[in-house]
This record gives sequence, C-alpha cells and structure tokens, in this order.
Amino acid sequence: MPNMKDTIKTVAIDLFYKKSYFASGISDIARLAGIQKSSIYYHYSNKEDILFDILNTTMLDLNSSLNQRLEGLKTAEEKIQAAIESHILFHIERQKEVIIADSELRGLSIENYKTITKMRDDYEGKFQKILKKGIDDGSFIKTDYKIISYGILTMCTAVCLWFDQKGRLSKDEIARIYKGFLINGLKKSHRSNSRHQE
Amino acid sequence: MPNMKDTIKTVAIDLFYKKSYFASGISDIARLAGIQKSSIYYHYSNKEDILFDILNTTMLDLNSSLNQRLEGLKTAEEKIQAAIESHILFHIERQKEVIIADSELRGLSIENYKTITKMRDDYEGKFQKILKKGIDDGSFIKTDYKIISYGILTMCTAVCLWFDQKGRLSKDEIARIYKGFLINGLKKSHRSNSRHQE
DNA sequence: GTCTATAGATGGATAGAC
DNA sequence: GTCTATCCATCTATAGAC
Repeated sequence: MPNMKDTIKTVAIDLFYKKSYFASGISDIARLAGIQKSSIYYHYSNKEDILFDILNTTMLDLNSSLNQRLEGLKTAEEKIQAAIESHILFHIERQKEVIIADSELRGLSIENYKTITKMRDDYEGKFQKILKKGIDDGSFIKTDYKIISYGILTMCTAVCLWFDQKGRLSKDEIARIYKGFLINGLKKSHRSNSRHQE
Repeated sequence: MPNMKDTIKTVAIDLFYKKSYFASGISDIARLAGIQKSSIYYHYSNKEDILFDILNTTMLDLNSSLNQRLEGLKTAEEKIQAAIESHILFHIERQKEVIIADSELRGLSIENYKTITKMRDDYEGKFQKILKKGIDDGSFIKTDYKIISYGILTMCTAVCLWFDQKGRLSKDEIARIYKGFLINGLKKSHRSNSRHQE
C-alpha cells in the first residue's frame, strides 16, 4: 500500500527514464499518478525536488549495497571482485534509476548537484582505494589506478544501458563474465606461478 | 568562414551538451547564433532536424575514422588495438557531440531513431567481428565476445564523460593505458610462451 | 536569407475552496 | 490531501514583409 508520495516518485522514475527529465512535465506525472498537477506540490516543493529525491535515494542505496557486500573481505582481489559484482547487479536491478542518475544531473541546482556528485566521488574513491592496495601489494599489474577505476566503473555502469531482461544472459552470468575479464586484465600473467599446467 | 547553418549547428552542439536537448530552446540557439528564432527555420525544418543533423554527422565521422584506422591491418590483436585507439581518440576529440549522441536519442522520431541506431549497431558489429576472429584463432581468451564488445566499447565511450582537457593525462596517454589494460584482459596468460623471465 | 509579429499549446507554479 | 481555477512565462512553429 504505497502512499501518494511514493506513487509520484515511481511514475516520475518511469517518465524520466523513458522521456528524460526535461521532456517530462508535471502534468504527465500527475496524470500517471491519477491526481491533479497542483496536488504534486503538496508532496514536493517543485519539479527538481522530485529529481533530487530519486537521485539521492539511488546513491544512498548504491553505496550501502557496496558496504554490505565488502564486509569481512580481506584481499584486494576479493574486494574488487565483490565491488564489481555489487556495482553490476545494482545497475541491473535499479536500471531506470541509475540511467536517470547518469544523465540528468544537469537538472539539479548547484547545491543539489554538489550533494550528489560528492556521494558519487566517495563511492568511486572506494574502488580506487581497493585498486591502489592491490597494485601496491603486487596482486595487480602496475597501472594508473585512477584511470582504470574510471574504466571499470563506467564499463559496469553501462550494463544498465544494454541489459535486456528477456535477453540471452542473466544478470549473474553477465557479472561473472565481466568479473573474469576484468580480473584477468588486472592480474599479472602468472608466469611466476608454480603451476605449469592448466 | 562558416555559413549560418554551420553556426546554428555549432551553437546547438554547445547548448545540447551543456543543458540537454529538451532544456535548450530554439530561442536560445537563435540568440547565440545572433539571429531571430524564425530564421532558424530557413535552415532547419524543425528542432529535431538540428539534433538529427548533429547525430548523423557524428556517426558518419566515427565510422569513417575507424575504417581509416583499420586499413591494412591483419591480425585481430593489431585490429582491436587500433579500433580501441580510434574509438577513444574520437570520443575525446569530439567530446560534446558524442555525449549528445549517447544521451539524446530519445529526442528523435522513430524513423530517425532507427537510422542512427542502425549506424551504431553496424559500428559495434565491426568490433564484435574482430573479437570473434581473435577468439577463434586463439589469440584471445575464450569469452562471450558480444558482452565483452559492450564492455570495451562502453568503457572507451565513457572517456568523453570524465576526460579533462587540462587534466593530468593527455588523450594519447589515456589511450595507451586503456589499450594495455584491455589487451591484457583479452590475452591468455602467456604460460605457454618461451620467455620465462620478465 | 533575415526580419517582425503572432498564433496556439504547454510549461511550472500558486491561491484558495473543500 | 486533493480539488478547481488561473497566472504568467516560455515553447515550437508559421505568416508575410523586406
């Protein structure tokens, strides 16, 4: 039994995803929510407020998903695998919201913009910390960890753009393939390993 | 000496990049181009026509950049390196346009949408063909070449989102780092190589 | 090829009744 | 908490003079 504020938020997510924020009108939201457009303003102070609510919730949830998934893990390799998996699964499960988060930041006021990008930067920082540790302790190849963090994150973020619920592969299979590829790219060529056979 | 149509296109690229397509008005474009808004309609039949012109040119140029760069190359490894480099450099050199191309497809009519996505799919197909060849001939690890093509392409596409002209690294350095990382991820662990020392 | 003028619709937002 | 009614700004696009 969702209250009206949740209903408004849900239809707004749908609209912003399908038509973009600026192409969606308050009247569109009201029509889909089944109320008059003036009633929107009882729940939200203006249009941007709806957008901010969506982005804020999304970033908070993204961040706590990562924190939960990392709990108790020790090595950089374990951690980066868990972080990659968490990021991919979130970007599939919350497809519409993360697409909005990735494309509608221009709809925010300067202040709100800073709030959201700060959360995003903190989140990225956690990936960078893991990568740096793995490079420093010799688990990963020597590379520019900042640039590679952008690479990994944007590659896994973009899954939300092409993932198809009815497609050939499940979200878990995609996470597995990406993890394998990325870990292979991060690790050295194992020539120093004791194993000499596959 | 640009003509007025080019001027309109240039300021539209700037506006659509900064404010998004739907948040940009014909009056904004006219003001920046230094003419009255009605004069826009002498050069373009409507607002969408401007967007389509931008996207069409961008896709044509992206595609021909790739074709030129691939000319004469033989092996899958040579080809994928060249393709990655071409893709990254284009996404830095034409930053504004590719950001529009990646976020404003919803502004197109069904017909125009099909035209642009067809060009994008053909372009992606070239990457997939190279990857498949490399997997089949044993140069690359056995993996899902379609999924990995999305990974490589979206990772290199997203460079346009974070690249900073005044930043620490040049576009060539970024291309080199990404190429190294991706090739390392695509190739086997060399355990069968004759070299046993770094 | 660019102008002035304007049509006609829709945008976000507010006032005040219930 | 939702409604009706309305304000005013802005939007895309067109007509017709120069």
